[in-house]
Amino acid sequence: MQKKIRIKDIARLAGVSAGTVDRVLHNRGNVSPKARQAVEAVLKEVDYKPNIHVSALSLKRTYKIVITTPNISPGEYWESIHHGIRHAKEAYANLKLTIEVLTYNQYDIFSCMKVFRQIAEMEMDALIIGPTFHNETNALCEKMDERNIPYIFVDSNNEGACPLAFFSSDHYMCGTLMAKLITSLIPANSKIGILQAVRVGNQSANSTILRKRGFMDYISKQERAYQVLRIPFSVEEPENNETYLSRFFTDHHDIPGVVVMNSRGNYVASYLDNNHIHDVKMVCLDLTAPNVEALKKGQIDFLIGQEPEYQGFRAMKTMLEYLIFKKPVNRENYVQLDILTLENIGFYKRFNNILS
Amino acid sequence: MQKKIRIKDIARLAGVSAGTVDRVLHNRGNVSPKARQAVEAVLKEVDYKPNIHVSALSLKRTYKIVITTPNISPGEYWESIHHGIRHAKEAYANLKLTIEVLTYNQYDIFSCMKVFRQIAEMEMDALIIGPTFHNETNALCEKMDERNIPYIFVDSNNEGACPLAFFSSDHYMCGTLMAKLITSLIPANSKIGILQAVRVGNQSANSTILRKRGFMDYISKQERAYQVLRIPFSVEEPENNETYLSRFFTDHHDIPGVVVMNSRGNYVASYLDNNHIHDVKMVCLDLTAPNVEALKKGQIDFLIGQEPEYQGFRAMKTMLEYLIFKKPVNRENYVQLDILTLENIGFYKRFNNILS
DNA sequence: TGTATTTTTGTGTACGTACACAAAAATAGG
DNA sequence: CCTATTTTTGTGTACGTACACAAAAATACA
Repeated sequence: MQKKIRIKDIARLAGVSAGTVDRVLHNRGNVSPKARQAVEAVLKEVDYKPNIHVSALSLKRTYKIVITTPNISPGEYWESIHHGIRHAKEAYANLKLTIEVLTYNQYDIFSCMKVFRQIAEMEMDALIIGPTFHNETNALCEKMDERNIPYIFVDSNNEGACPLAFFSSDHYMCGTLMAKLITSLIPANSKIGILQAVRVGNQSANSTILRKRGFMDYISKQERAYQVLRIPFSVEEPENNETYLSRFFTDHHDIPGVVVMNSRGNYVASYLDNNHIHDVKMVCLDLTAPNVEALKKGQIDFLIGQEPEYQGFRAMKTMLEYLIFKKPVNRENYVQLDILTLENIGFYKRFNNILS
Repeated sequence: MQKKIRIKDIARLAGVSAGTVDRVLHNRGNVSPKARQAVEAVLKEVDYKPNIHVSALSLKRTYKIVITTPNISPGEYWESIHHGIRHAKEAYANLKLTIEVLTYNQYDIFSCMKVFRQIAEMEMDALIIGPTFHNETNALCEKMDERNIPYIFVDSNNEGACPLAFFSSDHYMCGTLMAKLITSLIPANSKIGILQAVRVGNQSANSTILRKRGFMDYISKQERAYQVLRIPFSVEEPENNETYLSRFFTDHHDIPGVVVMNSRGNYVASYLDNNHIHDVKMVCLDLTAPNVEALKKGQIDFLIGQEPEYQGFRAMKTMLEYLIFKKPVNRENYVQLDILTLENIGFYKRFNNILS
């Protein structure tokens, strides 16, 4: 096992000084063709990997990164993403790094437009976006493209934009997986209730629609015929949901399984529990605090996790390494779809472990 | 947000030099009570976190760590653990670190004894053990205790030893989870085939036995009565297995589900496939290459993953941070039990991502 | 050819920590 | 009180990288 190669070693091998190697590595110019060639020849031979922690240590300039996502509520999905972002920042503690967070109301397109307009004018080195409204996001991205500011998506990709990368679960496959799980829990040829929030003013393809498509495609490919029934639900006007659910479960008192395609599964679980409706199998989404509680109580049977902390962590880490070390970036990054049950939920605290 | 506090800052606040702070931090002695008190007072006030990458950079001494596990085969469980260990080493690239790997035949107690005797005499700073034979492992650990050499277990804890820590899945809960999954796939009150390798010469509790117990406890708590049938199988004498399996599935041609409690699930899957026996649901263990292949082909329905890379990674990382930075250690560390299906297996390449 | 200007190159310092070594202070022994 | 010894303290250097600045070489122009 050979020793790690340093800038000084490259300099010696190329017959130049460390300063020249540094100039070649960072494309700072002011290098004679001869010297550049000599250094590049050595670089081709050896596997030089800069020590990124030392780099960060000696880095003089400061970076500013802006984060914009839907508003954050404690214990919910978007908080986990921000958690991951903060952890990545801590992993590069040496860096002089400023982070500015601007959130918007994901159910109010005007709130989003206002925040995005503000961001479009801000000074920054990079942007991380949790997209919700398709067109508004693309409008912001266009402005960033003009200004040559790199951006990365978390949670979903936004078709039409040119991000440096995105970190997201495969929403279509998520729907397929939910279909597989619910059909393994309920009798053949039975009814399935499906809850899928539709966002007002956002007609375009979003994660929920992709999930639904994955779900329906799986169901239709099965030999057994299931009857999929939509459960009315509104995130914007929660006061109506009690009525919606009550009406649905009265009409379909024999329904054996329910799938919730957004993170509000706990809402249905509580309704069923409060009304002493048991024996309804549930497959839900996201490890929000109330969902995890419902899983632990046995109200939810399978919960799908989308690694939000990890998404945030990787997005930030990727952005930093791109900005500072010009590290090449993978554009498409799909995270795990974790299947959680009462039995294995207790061991899922990965993020607390990784970076503590 | 306040700036990061450095040794120099502590020195200034305590009215001493950086050298004295260093001596207090590392317990190097030669500090007057007055100076020690002053420094400790400041340390109590501020939240000093040493920059571990810089520490490693300026560390003079070299460390030697010995690893012992069962032999490594490509694409199998123990290779993944070693993979994780190597990645942790790379994360501390600054460190002058020597690793020596000594493996033994996990089906041959004499091989284990021989290797462990050798290890007992070796010079080292720390030891990482993948235990198989209970008593032999404890004998080695006693010697390590005498010599004051810290050791960490991966894969399982070994009752009776005093490790610095262990990284393992909860084998009992793993069995419970497998029971939950197989019963969700097969009709009520049916037969279940269970394959569980018993290791010759190792009568004591090991992971497989714990899994079996978790499995049986879950089954017996169910309202539905399942008939659990043991499938004969021998890892040591694989030439007999064809006969064993053939006899079993002839006797029980109507069996709807099989659970494999070791990592050889693919063996049964292949047997069933070769003999055109379909409609047998399978729940198996470990993301070995052949198991993953069988899952992707649809021969296995659920595969349980035990995060072997992560176990190895964390064991090594924990040991290094303990040795060098005296970082306090959590003794009990249970990893995730990942549930894999055809649908979500494609996204499980976490380790490649984390540290690339 | 000589001087001014530009380009190229090498050297030195900072970052935060560990540790060696020298300097200073405290203590012991006569 | 003086010297020898021990204890305590401060200073300087190394680690690998980024970058500022000075030195050297090359080029331009009269």
